[in-house]
Amino acid sequence: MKHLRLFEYIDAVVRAGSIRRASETLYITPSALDRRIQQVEEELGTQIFERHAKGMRLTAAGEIFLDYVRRHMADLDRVRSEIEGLKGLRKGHVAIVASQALALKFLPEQIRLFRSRYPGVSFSVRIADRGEALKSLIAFEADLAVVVFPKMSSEVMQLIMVAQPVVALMSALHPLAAQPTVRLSECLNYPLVLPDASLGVRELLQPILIRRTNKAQISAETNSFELMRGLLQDQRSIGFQIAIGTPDSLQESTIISRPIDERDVPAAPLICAQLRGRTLSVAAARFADQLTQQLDNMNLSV
Amino acid sequence: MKHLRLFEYIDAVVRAGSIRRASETLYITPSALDRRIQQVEEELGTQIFERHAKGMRLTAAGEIFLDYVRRHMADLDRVRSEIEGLKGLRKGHVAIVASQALALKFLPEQIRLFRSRYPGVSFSVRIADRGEALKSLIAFEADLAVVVFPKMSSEVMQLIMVAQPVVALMSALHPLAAQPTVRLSECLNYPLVLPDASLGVRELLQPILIRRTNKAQISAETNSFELMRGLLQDQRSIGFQIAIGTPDSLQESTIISRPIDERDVPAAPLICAQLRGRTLSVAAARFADQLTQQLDNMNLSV
DNA sequence: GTATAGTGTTCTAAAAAACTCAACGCTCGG
DNA sequence: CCGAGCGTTGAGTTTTTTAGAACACTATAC
Repeated sequence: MKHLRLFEYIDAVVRAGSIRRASETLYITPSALDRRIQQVEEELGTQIFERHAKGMRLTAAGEIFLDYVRRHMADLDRVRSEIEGLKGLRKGHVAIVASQALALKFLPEQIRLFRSRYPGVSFSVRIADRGEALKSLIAFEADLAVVVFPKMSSEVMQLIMVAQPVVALMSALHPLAAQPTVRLSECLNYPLVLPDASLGVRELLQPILIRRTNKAQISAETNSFELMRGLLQDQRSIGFQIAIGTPDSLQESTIISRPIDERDVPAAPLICAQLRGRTLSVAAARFADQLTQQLDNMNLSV
Repeated sequence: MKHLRLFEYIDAVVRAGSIRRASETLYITPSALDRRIQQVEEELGTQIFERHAKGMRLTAAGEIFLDYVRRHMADLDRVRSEIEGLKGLRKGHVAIVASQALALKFLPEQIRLFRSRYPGVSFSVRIADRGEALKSLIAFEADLAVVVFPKMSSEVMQLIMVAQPVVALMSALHPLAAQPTVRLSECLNYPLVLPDASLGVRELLQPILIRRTNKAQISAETNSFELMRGLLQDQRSIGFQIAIGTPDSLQESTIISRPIDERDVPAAPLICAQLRGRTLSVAAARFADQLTQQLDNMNLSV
C-alpha cells in the first residue's frame, strides 16, 4: 500500500541502523529518506532518532512510535487477509520462524497438507535458534513460532505445548540399532555428536551429561542437525534429537532413531506461539489451528 | 499527520454517506476524493464502497477496512499522547460522551479537578442519550462514556458501575420540601414532569408508574432536565432525576431534591465505559482513573 | 413520462509532494 | 591527521495529488 511507505522507511532505518544503509535496501537516496524522517519528527514535535556519528538510534519516543508502526503494518496485512478471507482464503501468507528440528520433516509436511487445502496461501519459513525465534515474533517479522524448549517471555503467547521425547540417532548399521530402545548409559560407550548450546535439546542433556562427564566422549558439537546426521555415517557415533525431528525411517535413510528410556532424559517441551495481543491474519490463524490440532493428536498418541 | 489523510478521507465519506458531501467537510473537490478511493480499492483488489444513486455504502470488505482505519487513527492519537506523556502529560485531549444528568454538576467538577492537575489537557464533551453514547464509543468519536442505565453491548467495556438513587425534584417552596425524604405515593398527588424515553431515569420509573397510571397526573414529558427544572418553578410539579445530577442545594437554587424511599424506586446504575480492546490515550486513561476513583468513593459514602 | 437534483466519474492542467544528484559539515578510528 | 562513514542541505526533476468543468447515470417529483 502506498500510504505506509513512510512506515517501511522508518522500519528500515531501525533495522539498518543508519539512513545510508537503509536507503540501499529501499532503493531510494539517503536525502529523500532523511527528509521524510525529519518530516515525521516535525509532525510529532519530537525527535524519533538520536543522531550518532555511526548511525541512528531510537529515542524513547521513537520506541513508542516504532511499536505503532510495526503493529500498524502487521495489522494491515491482517486486514487484507480478512478481506481475502471473505472470498474463501484464496490468497494469504504465513510467516513462520521455527527451530531446526522441525525443518526436516514436520514443517514441510504441515505446509504441504495446508496448501493442499488452500493452494493460494504462501509461506515463508525462517529457521532460527530459540532466542532469535521469539525476537522475530516481537519484531513482527513472523506470525508464528514453533520452538523447542524456548524461554518464554510475557510478550509471547503459547498456543499449545507438547512433550517431545529425546531420541538417539545413529547409523542403521550401528551396534545399538538392533535394540528397540536404548539407555543413555549405553550411548555413553560411543562417541557423541551433541547439539550445541543454541539448540533446545542440548539444554535438556546438559545437566545429565555433566554428572557423567568422565564417561562421555564428546566427538563433536554442532548447531546443525544436518551436519550431525552426516557425522553419524561413521556407524559408531551417536547423536540426539527430539522425536519429531528424526528422519522418516520408512524412507531409505541410513540414519535411524531409537527412543531413550524416559528415566534417563526428560521430554523436551515443543511449543507453538504467537505475539500476545496480536490478531493473526486469516491464513496464519488457520494454519495455527492446523498445527495445534496436529500436535495435539500427536500428544495423545504418545 | 500527513500520511493518514487518506484515512480521514475514507472516514469522512462513510460519515457523510457520499463523496460530494464528504468533499465539502474536507475542503477538497469530489474528483480528488473519488480518485483516492479508487486508488485504495485498486490496491486492495476489492470494492470498498457500493455505488448507489444517492451515495456510497460500505461493502463487507469496506466494513473491515473502516474498522482498521478508525482503530489506527485512534491508535495514533494514543501514541502521540504517550509520547507527550514522556514529558509529564503536558498536552493531551479527552473526548467524553455522557448522559444529560452529568452535565449540570458532576462532569464540570471532574474536569475542573483534572485540569487543576493537568492544565495542558483539553476536553470535548458531548451530551447524548444512552443509545448514541455507546455508538460514539464504537465509532471512535469518544474515548469515554459516562451513562445512566445503558444497555451494554459486548463491544463496550464497563470500567465502573455505581448505583444512583432516584430523587424527586421540586421547588424549595413545594409542600413536600419540608420532609427530608418522600414516598413515591406522596409525589403522585402532584403534577409530574417526567424525563422521556431517551433518558435512563424514565426506564426505571416506567414499570412503577404503569401500575399506578390512574393516580399519576403527568403534566409534561421532556428530554431536557433543564426544561424540567424550569417547569418545577410552579411550586406544584415534581420531577425526577438521579442524585448525582441534582443541583447543588448549597448554592442559591430554587430547586431542591429529596430522596425517594428505596422501597419505591430501585437505584439507577451509572456506568463509566470505554470501547473494549482499545488502548486509551494517556490523558484519557488518567481521567478514567480519576472518574472511577471518585465514583467509587461516592459509592462507599452512600 | 419527463424534468430535476442528486450522485459517481473522467478529462485536462496546475499545484504539491517526493525524489535525485551533488555537495557540505561532522565525528570517529586508524 | 586523514579518510571513511555518517546525517544534512540546496537546487532541479519526477511523480503524485488536486482543481475545475463536463459527462453519464439514477432515483424522485411533478
